[in-house]
Amino acid sequence: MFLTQRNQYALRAIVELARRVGTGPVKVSEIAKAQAIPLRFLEVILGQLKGSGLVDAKRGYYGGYFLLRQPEDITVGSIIRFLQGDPDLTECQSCISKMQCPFEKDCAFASLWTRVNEAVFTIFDETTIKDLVPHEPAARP
Amino acid sequence: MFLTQRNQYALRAIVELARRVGTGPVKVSEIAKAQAIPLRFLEVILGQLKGSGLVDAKRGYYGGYFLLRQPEDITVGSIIRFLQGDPDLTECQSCISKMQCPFEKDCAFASLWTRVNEAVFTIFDETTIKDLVPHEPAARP
DNA sequence: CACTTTCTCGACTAAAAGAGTCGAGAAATT
DNA sequence: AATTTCTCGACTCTTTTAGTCGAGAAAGTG
Repeated sequence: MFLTQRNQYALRAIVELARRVGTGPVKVSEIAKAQAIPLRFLEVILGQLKGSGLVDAKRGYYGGYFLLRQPEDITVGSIIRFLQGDPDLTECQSCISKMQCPFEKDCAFASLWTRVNEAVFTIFDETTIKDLVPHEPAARP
Repeated sequence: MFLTQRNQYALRAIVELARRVGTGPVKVSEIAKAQAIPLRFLEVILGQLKGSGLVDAKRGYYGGYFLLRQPEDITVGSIIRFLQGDPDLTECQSCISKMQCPFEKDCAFASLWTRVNEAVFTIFDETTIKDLVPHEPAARP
């Protein structure tokens, strides 16, 4: 509905890293398995995510990916904003329309799209990765 | 960001019809011109919209499209819901993921997507077509 | 009636976005 | 030296979206 499959994978990968904070670098293959993401595709996605400054990686035998911040300090909003890249300023931001909007300032929809966008990002910005990490049911004794 | 070009065209077409309520059927070509929408594409879109029960058309010399309800009785939400069609129940509704979600009930994202969706449709359902019709600046005497 | 206008219907093409794959190379570790 | 695992760019396949087109059917005109 709102995010591409790819961006959902990115989010899930970060959640998986959050689940394993404290256990050292996590291999791409482990994340892929845990989150049911195609391995080679996930490599690409994690490579991109390094550019966000939220995660980093180490190579070699004990290599893998890890978070650079605490899960509670990473908001969903910041991730999505990074993944979506800078908005292209040559196109109308309130419409989705590429090309110059034929209505400029008088576009009746501008306020609507703006409000929707704000509503969505309010939620995204309030939600941290920690909120998305499943609470393990404490193992029975 | 949220709607395809096509669905924005649909919305704009309906707004255009609302602007002209009371002046009889409006030709596709007029709508296309007023809203800068490719004519043949708009024909397709309006044809689809007839299925919603919100608009109808009449052929021939004085033909054209017209609204079946008052602009204030048509919400943006109802239009978008119609345009998006019935959700495919074979795929996970809270994720966007096609195919069955590998996490079923325990999907940490379900609540997030649901809340975002509700936030968006709350706005869409509160907004009527009347709200989107530009207020003409009263012509100077 | 013939003629014009305008919607109607389905098929069709083209372009863009999205999803996913692959091979070869470079750092860590043993 | 051998193995492991990330890294990088290019590449393919599929799906979605955008937009076009021709022929036909209803409605009005004269």
